[in-house]
Amino acid sequence: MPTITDEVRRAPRRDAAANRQALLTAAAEALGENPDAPLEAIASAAGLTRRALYGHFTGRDELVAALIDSGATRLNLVATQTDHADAPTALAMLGARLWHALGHVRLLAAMAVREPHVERVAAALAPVRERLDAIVARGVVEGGIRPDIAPETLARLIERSAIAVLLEASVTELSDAEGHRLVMVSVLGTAGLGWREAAALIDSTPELAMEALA
Amino acid sequence: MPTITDEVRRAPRRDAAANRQALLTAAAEALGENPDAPLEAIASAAGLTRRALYGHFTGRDELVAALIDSGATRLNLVATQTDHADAPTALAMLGARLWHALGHVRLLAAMAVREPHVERVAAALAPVRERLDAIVARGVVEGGIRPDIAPETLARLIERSAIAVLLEASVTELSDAEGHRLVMVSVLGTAGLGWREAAALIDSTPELAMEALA
DNA sequence: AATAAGTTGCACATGCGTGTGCACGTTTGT
DNA sequence: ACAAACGTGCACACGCATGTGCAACTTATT
Repeated sequence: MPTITDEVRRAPRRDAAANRQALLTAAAEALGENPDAPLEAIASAAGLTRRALYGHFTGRDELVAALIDSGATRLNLVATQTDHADAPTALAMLGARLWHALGHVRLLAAMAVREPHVERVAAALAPVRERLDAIVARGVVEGGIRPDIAPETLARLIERSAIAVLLEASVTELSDAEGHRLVMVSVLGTAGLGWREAAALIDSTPELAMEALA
Repeated sequence: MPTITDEVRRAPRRDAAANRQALLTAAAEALGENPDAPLEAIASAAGLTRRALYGHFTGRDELVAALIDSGATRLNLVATQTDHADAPTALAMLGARLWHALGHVRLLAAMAVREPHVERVAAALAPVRERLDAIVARGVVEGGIRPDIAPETLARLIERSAIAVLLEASVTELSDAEGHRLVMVSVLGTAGLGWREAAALIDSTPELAMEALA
């Protein structure tokens, strides 16, 4: 009993959804490495033809947009679910959880440099940025984070330092554990903590252990 | 009296060299913002036609190559002329002097992400990297730089943290003085110094003053 | 003033990715 | 088994940047 329209329609095929998903996955992978990857490459990586891709998306723009939005949604979720009374700890925690969403970060970072999408990525990632800004601002007031750099600028630098580690991980093969610690340590360094302080903080805070942030 | 060949040739026109230089300058500017800037844009920014560009360079590749090489030469010069007995100081000094070559860094950083040129940039910049690696390695042994990260990895992260500041400067308008200090402070943070240590080091080292590194 | 160097403006070929149309298979739901 | 949903393979048009060829023109050099 069709309810949507008065036209008699049949339920869509199950494999269509699966193929759409395959396209999204393949696209995330391909565009993460090369933001200009041709649709041909994406489609064939998903086991389909370029022509078939147009059955799921109206074109490149829609595909990319979907990818950006879903990736950003994921990261925003991670960010808004992350917090801690101590600002530096919150910062490290945020970095660590982002490490475990490496794939998404890579994609977003790649698209954030391509002219047609800069704006969209920035907009979609606003929540993460707000979280970060809030943590930094709080940390500066409370004294856990360096006050010698304008908070907004510092937030951007911390952001970039986290991304630096995540991208460096694509070159130097880093284990999960190594990456986990490296992001925290690096972010804290940019936030103004000396390396001993950072290490002490991490080692004395069980919430920052990898097991706690799977 | 022609000496080069037995063909009778005339000296090339003076303005040709000037135009070539104008092309290089315009290209550096344009490609620094957008590595894919069409030759048309570059040529017209230099007050010439795209067609005329081919009178100076065999094509895009040669132009880009010339640009990369000259930029890298400049940065390598800066790097090799920079040193200091104290490793952290040397690091800050290197960062600061790179700040004052912002234009070149921007160009190189932009090209370093474009597939056809990654390799060339990396090769051309080898001297800077060696310098940086050496400073970091020394600093780790002597104790001025954090030993909790593999030296090679740390060097790459410091590199990226410096570039982060330089790029951030393109967004947030930073004065010369602000940028100068921000790079140093940021680099030292990544190197493991706490923000108070970094500030103390900078303020107590006259060689790091902006006037000393014009 | 004569001449070569340099520039312009146009035309044209080439390559590459995108987007679309259409006929013909293949798979799935009912 | 039948029809709709989906995929394939091909063709074609379009846009955009690169690279060349060539005649006509301008500018510097001698």
